[in-house]
Amino acid sequence: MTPKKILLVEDDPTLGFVVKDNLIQHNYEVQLCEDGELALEAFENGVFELCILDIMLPKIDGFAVAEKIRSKNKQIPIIFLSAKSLNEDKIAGFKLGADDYITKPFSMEELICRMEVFLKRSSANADLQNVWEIGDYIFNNSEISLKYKDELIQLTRRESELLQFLCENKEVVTKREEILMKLWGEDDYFKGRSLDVFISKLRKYMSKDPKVDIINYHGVGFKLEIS
Amino acid sequence: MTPKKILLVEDDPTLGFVVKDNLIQHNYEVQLCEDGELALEAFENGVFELCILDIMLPKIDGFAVAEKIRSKNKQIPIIFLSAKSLNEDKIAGFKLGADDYITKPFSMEELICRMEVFLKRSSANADLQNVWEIGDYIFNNSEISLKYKDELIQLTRRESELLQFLCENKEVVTKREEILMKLWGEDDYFKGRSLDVFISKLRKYMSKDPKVDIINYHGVGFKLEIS
DNA sequence: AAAACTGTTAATGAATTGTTAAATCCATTG
DNA sequence: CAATGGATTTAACAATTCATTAACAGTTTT
Repeated sequence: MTPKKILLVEDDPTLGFVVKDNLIQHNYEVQLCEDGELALEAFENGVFELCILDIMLPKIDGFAVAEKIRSKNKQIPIIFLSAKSLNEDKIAGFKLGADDYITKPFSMEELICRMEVFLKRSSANADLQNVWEIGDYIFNNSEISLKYKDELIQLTRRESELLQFLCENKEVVTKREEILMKLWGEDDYFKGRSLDVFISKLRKYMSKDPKVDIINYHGVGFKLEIS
Repeated sequence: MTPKKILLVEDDPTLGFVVKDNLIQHNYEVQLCEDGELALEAFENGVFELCILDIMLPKIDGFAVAEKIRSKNKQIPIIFLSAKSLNEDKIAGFKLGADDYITKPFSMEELICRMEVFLKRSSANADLQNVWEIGDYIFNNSEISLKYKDELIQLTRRESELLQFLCENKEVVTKREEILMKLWGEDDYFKGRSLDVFISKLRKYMSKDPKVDIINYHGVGFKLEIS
């Protein structure tokens, strides 16, 4: 996975360095700018996925930077950092389209959590969970296996892919078409029949726990239900 | 503009009342629940645009509620309230898909600002609504279901498609021809009769709430009316 | 009053799905 | 390079579901 590019604007060199370093540790790519002017220049000349702005900056303050950035890009998440915890500031920030606001001192953990919230939604970023609890079964998609109590069922590639997809959409009706396009790359009669065959197999594997059900919605798709 | 519905879950009656009242002042519609169980029930039986969850709740805690809500709805913004400012809590919350986190005590201004950030973006991409309130019924077009109080009616594909179309044109007369072309792809005598059959079925399903009516305009089309 | 349109129920039959087995594909090995 | 064996796809057939058609009654328009 390629690291996400972050624009960090912080005039305090010590804090700037600490945050930058920390983010790099967490596999982000960081461009640190010392003032608002440099920040805007950097924004023009790079592709970033998220901005972290200190409010108190020399030359152009954080709010003004945010306003400029927003005018160029309505989507990019902006997080403000500030020593002030004044309400007026917070409000002004949000009005300009800031997405979050963290008061100093803050922990890196907190910052990263907040960043992840936005990054998760901005890119349809499927962070890959690969072990699932399905009723009394444990499905491990990296080992391609399904466990029931002591019993181990070795799945095949397709079986595992399909079960993964159903788990990602647990308790939700997933359209046949969607499954087919995602796993088979095309939606025709035969791929559809193949899907039915695999559904049938998964049902058989998971028949030991009556709480688990793959329900068909006629003409629409399937739902993995755990009652 | 119709007020946005907020699900507020707070066990402290005083705080709950204050927040609810304040939000109503700001033209929100608020359903206040005292515990996690009631909250999940309410979520199943209503259409909300944003959730505010206290973390410390009797019966089911806020995180568990969030997890359930997320499994049903990947989009809806969730804001946590908490007296604790412990880091572990924050992290756990964000991981479950919370969108924001406010520590008590907080100002209503701040809460509302944060709410607006999320509501603004969600309304920006509200192209595909698929849960509708139809009088006392809840129609869920992705689950292909119609709920009336505790009762669940499983719809068929066509029934669901038609009801979706009527919902999109609620309170407006939709021409037969338009429905037929959109759903059947052609407008002939038999497709028309088919449409009438489905209208009849939908009327029967929704006969329990006298406020809901599908009205025929002779020679023209139908209107879904909620009085 | 006739013609056209709509409401409703039931029957019919086409489409979809469940399941098992056979055919095909494909990577690996002797 | 042929043989093997496992995995996936296709085939075949049974079972099910639901959209359509039919039939008839009621309503509105001309």
